[in-house]
Amino acid sequence: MTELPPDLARMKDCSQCPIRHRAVCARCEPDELSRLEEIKYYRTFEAGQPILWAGDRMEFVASVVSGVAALTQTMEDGRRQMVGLLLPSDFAGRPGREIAKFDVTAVTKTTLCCFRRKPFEHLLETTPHVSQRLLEMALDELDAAREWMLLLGRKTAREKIASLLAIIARRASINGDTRGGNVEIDLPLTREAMSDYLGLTLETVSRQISALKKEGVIELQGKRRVMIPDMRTLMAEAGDDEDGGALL
Amino acid sequence: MTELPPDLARMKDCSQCPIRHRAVCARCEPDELSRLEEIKYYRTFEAGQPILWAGDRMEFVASVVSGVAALTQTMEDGRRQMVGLLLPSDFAGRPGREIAKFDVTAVTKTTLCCFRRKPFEHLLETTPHVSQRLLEMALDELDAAREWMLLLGRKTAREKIASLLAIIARRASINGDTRGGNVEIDLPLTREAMSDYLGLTLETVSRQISALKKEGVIELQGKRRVMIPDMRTLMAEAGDDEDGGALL
DNA sequence: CGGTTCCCTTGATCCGTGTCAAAGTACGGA
DNA sequence: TCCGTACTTTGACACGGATCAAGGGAACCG
Repeated sequence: MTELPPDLARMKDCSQCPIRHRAVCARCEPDELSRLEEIKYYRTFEAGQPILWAGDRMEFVASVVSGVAALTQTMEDGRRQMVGLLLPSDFAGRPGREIAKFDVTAVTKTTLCCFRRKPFEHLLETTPHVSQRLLEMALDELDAAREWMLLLGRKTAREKIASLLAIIARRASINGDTRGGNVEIDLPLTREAMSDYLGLTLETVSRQISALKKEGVIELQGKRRVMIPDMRTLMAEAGDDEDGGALL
Repeated sequence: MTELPPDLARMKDCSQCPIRHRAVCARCEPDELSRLEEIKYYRTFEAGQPILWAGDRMEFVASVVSGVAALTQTMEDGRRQMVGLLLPSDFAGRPGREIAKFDVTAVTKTTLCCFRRKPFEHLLETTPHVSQRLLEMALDELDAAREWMLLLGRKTAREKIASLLAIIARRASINGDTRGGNVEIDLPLTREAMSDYLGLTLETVSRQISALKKEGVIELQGKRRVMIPDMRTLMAEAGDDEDGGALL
């Protein structure tokens, strides 16, 4: 339950956390940080491992330290749609909610910095800047969800793939300087996870990636490593009118 | 700019507002209410009228008093996707954002209670419970957006229509007692707006509605009025595993 | 009253993506 | 090394929804 990954065990408080818990630490006073310390613990999940099922009681909210996790929804007959992609520094869990509404799964090996939910909610009520920060993050996610809705509702398979690659390239590059030259990215997702993200089948994902490769829009180095010779052509394929937005 | 619809002109403060501005008034002290009074004004838009274009400067955030408005995104070639449906008591606009990211349009004649953005943001920073309330609302919208993503990515045309009808029935009925018997709803949306919502063409929307009618799942009284003999069969058609969620 | 406009319905056909099937590839364990 | 498993690629075909096209009905207005 309270496993400490070796490289995290030495961290004394949130301010030393590699991602600084975007959500909660940015402007915390020392006494607030120490209150965070009391209610936090780390957990690590292997790739493919479920973190939480919809309907489960939520004991914690969490900040992703490393790895990739996904929020998904599944229909009775098995149709599945990813509705959230959690990358390092993203926040998971809804304060005030007892019962999980979505499945949460580790896509790659994932480490979470968890905060016990009840005391975290109390902190939220008594520390204005935390709820303000959380509001900002929720609104960012909402923007991302809305871009995603355009993708799901109106884009072609080819545009969906190009959009996803652009999104990952944008998030993966430390700074936002992905516009010009060539970029290399590691795909943290299997073809199946990509299909869940994009509302496609994995066969269609595979076919479209092959097509983009054949036409020189991307180059594959192994199944999971992608080189993008020219970011602009990829963006053009994505069909975004602006320069891509911040789709998560 | 500061038009006062006759039936609203007599309202002295937010606490008399028909919807009580879910976002901001629930727990306001008298002096906070008076600060809200100073920065608010009403605006009314005719059906079809644009409220704001993506890229416009946002002078206000607003609460929907009456009518229906929509957030939409449009691609260069004209493909359009609705990404938000604003019903009375919903909040529009993002505090902290200068430039609108989505188009906002009045679907029916709509009255907004607007708050000048800058002073509203100041209020937000100095009044913790307002940002807490806004956080709750943002998280509700995020949940709705995620249900919507499942709809867009994985549901069939028929399921999409049934889901939309269920959503509107749920929101339209004052209390949530829509589960059992027959329900009548006014469709505030044209076929085209429905198609924008659902990621379909208007022809497909029309065909599926006709099909549901022929099979007795719904009955039409005019184009815009729908009677649902049995809410449960409709929900079954919608393909939701639970009892429908709160999809906005 | 007829004409115009807007919205809706229905039909015929086409195409993109899903479905089903089979083979290829990488990786870890015995 | 060989096998088993998980993931990916590719092919053939089917089908749902898009597209193109025509026409109906109601509201509004001269």
